[in-house]
This record gives sequence, C-alpha cells and structure tokens, in this order.
Amino acid sequence: MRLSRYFMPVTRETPADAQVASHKLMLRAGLVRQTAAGIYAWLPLGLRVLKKIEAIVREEQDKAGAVELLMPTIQSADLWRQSKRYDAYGPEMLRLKDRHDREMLYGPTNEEMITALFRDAAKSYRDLPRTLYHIQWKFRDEVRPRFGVMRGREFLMKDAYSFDLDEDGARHSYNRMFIAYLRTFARMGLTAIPMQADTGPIGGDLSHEFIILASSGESDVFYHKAWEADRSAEAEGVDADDPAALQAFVGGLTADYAATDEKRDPAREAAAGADLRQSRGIEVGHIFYFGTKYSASMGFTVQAGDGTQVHPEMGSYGIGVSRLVGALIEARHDEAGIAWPESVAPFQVGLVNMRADDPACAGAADDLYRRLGQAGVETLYDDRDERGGAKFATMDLIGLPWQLILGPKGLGRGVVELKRRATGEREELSIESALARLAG
RNA sequence: CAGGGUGUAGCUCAGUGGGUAGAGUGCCCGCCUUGGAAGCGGGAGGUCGCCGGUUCGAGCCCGGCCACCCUGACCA
Repeated sequence: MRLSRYFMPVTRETPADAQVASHKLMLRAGLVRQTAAGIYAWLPLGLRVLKKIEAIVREEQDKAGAVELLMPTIQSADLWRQSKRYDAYGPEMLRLKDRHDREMLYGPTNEEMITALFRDAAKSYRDLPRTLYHIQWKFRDEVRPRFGVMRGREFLMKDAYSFDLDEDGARHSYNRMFIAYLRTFARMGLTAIPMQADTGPIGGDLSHEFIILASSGESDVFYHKAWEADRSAEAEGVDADDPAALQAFVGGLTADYAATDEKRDPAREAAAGADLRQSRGIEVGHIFYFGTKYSASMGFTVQAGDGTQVHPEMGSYGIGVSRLVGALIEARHDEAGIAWPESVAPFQVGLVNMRADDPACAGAADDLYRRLGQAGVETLYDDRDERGGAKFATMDLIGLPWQLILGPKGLGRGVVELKRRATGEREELSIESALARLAG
C-alpha cells in the first residue's frame, strides 16, 4: 500500500479524551475514531489489526473443533423471556422497538439464541458434543465506557458455546477451549494467565478469566511466579482428544496459583510464599461452564442412549477481539509509539523512501516496493514527499515490525537500512539480502 | 447511576472589565532544504455545543437542554 493513497490520519498531539497509552496511541496512529461514547469507527490500519486477531482466533477455534456460524446482532425480546433474562439483564441491555412495536434488543451475548438454534435441530445424543461459535459485534450499554476499545459499549467478541451430554463431556469441552486459549494468546505474543474466576450459581472450578499483565489493567491480580514464563509451549504436546491426558495437563497447569482480586485464596497465597506476584491485568478471555441453566430454562433436551430425555450440559467461551487490539498495545509500546508483534501487525514492513524528489531513490524504492509485493510481504510504502524525520516518527508511531529505509546515503553504496521497531536495532544490507530476509 | 469537569480552527489550547475571535501545530501556495516530526514567506480555515433570556451589543452574564471526559459501584 502506498501511503500517498492510503487513509491513515495520524496526529502529532494526543487527543484530549484519551487517558491510557493504548487509547492515545490508537487515536494518534489513526487506528480508530470515536463516533459516540464507547463506540468506534475502525479506520483502515486498525481494521487490518482487528482482522488479523480475528483470523488467529478463528484458526484456533477451528483447530479446537469448534464450528463457526454467524448469529445476528439484533435479537427478539421473546427469546430472552424464555430464559427469564429479559427483565433480569437491566439497563446494560440496549432495547429497541421495531415499526410494529415489537420489542427487540441489540445482543449483549448469545446464550439464548444459540440454545434455541441448536435446540430446534439437535434431538439425539448423537448430535453431541458440539461447540459452536461466532465472531460478532455486541453491545453492552456500560454506564461508563472508558479506555478506548478496551471498555467500549460496542465490541467485537468471539463467543463459543459447548453442548455435551454429561458433565464429564462438558469438562472436556471446557479443557479443549482452555488450551485453545493458551495457544491463541501466545500466537499474538501475549502471555495470558488463566485465573480462577467466579462461577456463579454452578460453583466448582470451571471458570477462568484469561488475563494479560499490564500496569493499566483494570483488575488486581495475584499469581505464582511460574506464570511469568510463557507456558503455551507446554500445551503443544498435549493430545486434546484424550480427555484424561487433557485434564491432567490443565489440572497441572492450574495447580500454580493465579487469581483475581475477588477470588484470592489466602491459603494458596501463603503456600506460594515469596513466589507470589502481584500485578494489574486486562481480561481478554473468559470461559465457563454453566451446566443446564439455559438448556433447562429453554426446554432443550436430547434423547440419550437409554431413551431418556436429558438437558445438555453447556459452557460458554468468550474472547474480546476488539479489546485485544487495545490490550496488545498496552503490552507492546514505548514513548515513540506501538510495536506490533508480527502476527497481528497491520503490515509487516514499512518501506521508507527518504527522498521522494530524488528520481534515483524513488525509482529504487518503487522497485523495492514492487518486489516486496511479489514476494507476498505486506508493505506500507511511505512514498510521500515529506522529510525523513517525519516519516521515521510516523513509522515508529504506527509500529510496523520492520522499517526498510532507502535513501541517497545508502543507495550510492548499494545498501538499505533495516530497522526492527521493537528493539530499535538497525542494520545495513544489500537490497537483495533485505528482500531475502523479509520474504523469508 | 451519584459526584466532579469540559465544550472556541482538523488537533492541542488561549480569550482581560460584555464591544463582532487568537496562538501553536496541521492544511494550501511559493522558496529553501533533506537521515529522526522544529528553515523562510504568503494564505485558507470558526453558526465560539444547542435553545432561550438579559443587554444598544454576549465566546464571556442568567436559565434550560445536549454531548463528551474524569472519580466511584458493574463488565469480554
């Protein structure tokens, strides 16, 4: 993409509305624009990141055996009356009426809808187990939206729902998602710690919030220092189709203490002793098992092998896709701007032509841009007639992993400069080796 | 939702005792420059959030409304 033809409104000054680093940087780098309190338009650069995150989430859900579908944003109030949540949900639910005065709502979540959809089609234990998911916009009318997309009212969320015949099956479905989450966040360069979370009326240990550590996080969290390491690799060898092996793995992992403020356990903290750590964290995922809450209230049964009718055991599993954009920036930025991990970066390379008015430079840069494209490298090419300093500042701000700098100084010696955004380290190399490096 | 705050140029903000609106930056034109946003000159750009009131006259005073932000209790 040529920057001269892109839409990437960066600002030098920080808009007054933003408080936390990620919000400021998202506005400055032209990722989003706020259109109302807690509601954002995704500009091209931000949309690319959102799509990258979404793709990783989708791949890992598919790998975990979940099946994608897409449910609407607008739901009927009747559906929610079946589960008795229409009145229980409160003002956080955005309610609307259509032209026939029918009561509708903008979905804050989809338990009711998925239960109804699956209920009407699944009649036998042979239809179980299933885990269904979608990635869709939700709306929760937060009293006080803040922190940019990390606590917006409208947000993009992956939510999955599992249906099993019995509790053991539900536990296995839960565990599958558990390791899928570890892998998902690890692929984004994040260390997400599964923390014991509130299970509601069901009780037990089957609810975890996945938290990434960040000083600007909203929750106080406590954990064993074992969690400071990236433990996603431990999940690699696990056979997710083997319930016992998977349970042993998850059980072993969660033996290391990690809890949010509301779920602290003094005994386990004492046991951790000097290995106990405290931090702030951002919740990026939440998984829980809730049994037959919806299958029972919404009359969903399947016939079991012995001929009896049973309510499926359900769980639900959320990932805050749009929130992750903010969370990633919280975890990966410095004074100059964002430093995207390659897996979610909007472009891999920022090609900087230092002298747009110099035919030799422009020609070489055009050629380099063309060849990067041919090699399949996502490149944002700063071909504008701006001073070098402004281009560097823009590149550092938007945080592409690599900057490839081409100017008259190096071109005379046949070299370009390759800079790694995250570390600032730079190196001179020939155009050919730069291409080989970036295409590799 | 309670408490507090702010609405003036694209952005960040000034605006005196009520007298018809400014700076920096960004943008446009020209020149000069060219390796970390900072050279020079010229220029465009504003229903001062909205409605009403007071006044000869309101960005400024009064009333109402709206929007946004902050602090708290709740949430992916």
